[in-house]
Amino acid sequence: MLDGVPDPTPHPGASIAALLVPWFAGAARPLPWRAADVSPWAVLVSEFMLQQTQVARVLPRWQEWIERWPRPAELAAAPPSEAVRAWDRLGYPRRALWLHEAATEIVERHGGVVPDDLDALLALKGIGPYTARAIAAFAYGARVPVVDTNTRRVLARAIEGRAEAGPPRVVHELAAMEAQLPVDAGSARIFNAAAMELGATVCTARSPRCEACPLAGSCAWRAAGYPEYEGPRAPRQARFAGSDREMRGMVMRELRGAHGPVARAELDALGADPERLERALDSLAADGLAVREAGGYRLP
DNA sequence: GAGCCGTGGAA
DNA sequence: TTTCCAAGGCT
Repeated sequence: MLDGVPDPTPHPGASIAALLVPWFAGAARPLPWRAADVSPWAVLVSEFMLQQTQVARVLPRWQEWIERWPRPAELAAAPPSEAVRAWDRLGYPRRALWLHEAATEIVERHGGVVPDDLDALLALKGIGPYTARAIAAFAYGARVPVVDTNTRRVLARAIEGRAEAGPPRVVHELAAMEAQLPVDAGSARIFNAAAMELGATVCTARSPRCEACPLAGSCAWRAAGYPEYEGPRAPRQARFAGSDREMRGMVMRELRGAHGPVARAELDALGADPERLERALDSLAADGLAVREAGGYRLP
């Protein structure tokens, strides 16, 4: 642009942190794990629960968990079965087992303190690239890019002008977020949270509320006239009704509700196809979520 | 690296 | 009703 000549057009690809950080101050939902006095452990628990699970469903379970197990050592001292029960119906119950295992590893290898180092976090069970970065950034204030499904969509739209992010390109997306990240660590932390918040509440997958978006004036997707997504799509998930996943869920509900072993006859009484039940029990046993014993099946 | 892993809300 | 999607990670 020429000196002194204001650019009247939108700015595709323009820096978005300067817009998102102030927006977040007024628009952020008051989520309890964002409070200033929340421990890194409490942040870690929230991140496990939030994997593929909506905020509204996590809120009550998170409150219970941190009151009951306020530090890693307390969860590690409890039997895994209690973690699985307290997980209730959050889904993907392996996460409860992994969280219990991570707590044990934190006690044994890190003196009961959640590590602040990316590699140490990645070495913990159930912690992958997203969660490790989220804990480093949100619990410890590290200046690292955090990229989740919301951030991927925001970057794809605002910067690349595409409707959807498409298949993950981890290296590219981390670099893109890094390029937008404010130099100051405190602002970087807010920006990471703000990008996720925008994707969750405004720049949503289905019906984006562009009229309420702080990036509307500089959004590349909007400037291009909202072109439809052309790239490859993820394969559709298998139908849930009648699936092994559904069967696993039914079995886990029975095991959580019982306080001793559940007899095989009670599981048969669920009325499922015997082969389907057998596959579910085998896979649950392989995952460590169900233990076979003489009286039937129980939680670990 | 593709397939798999729960549950519930919204369109 | 069906389908999509949700603060991913493991094998």
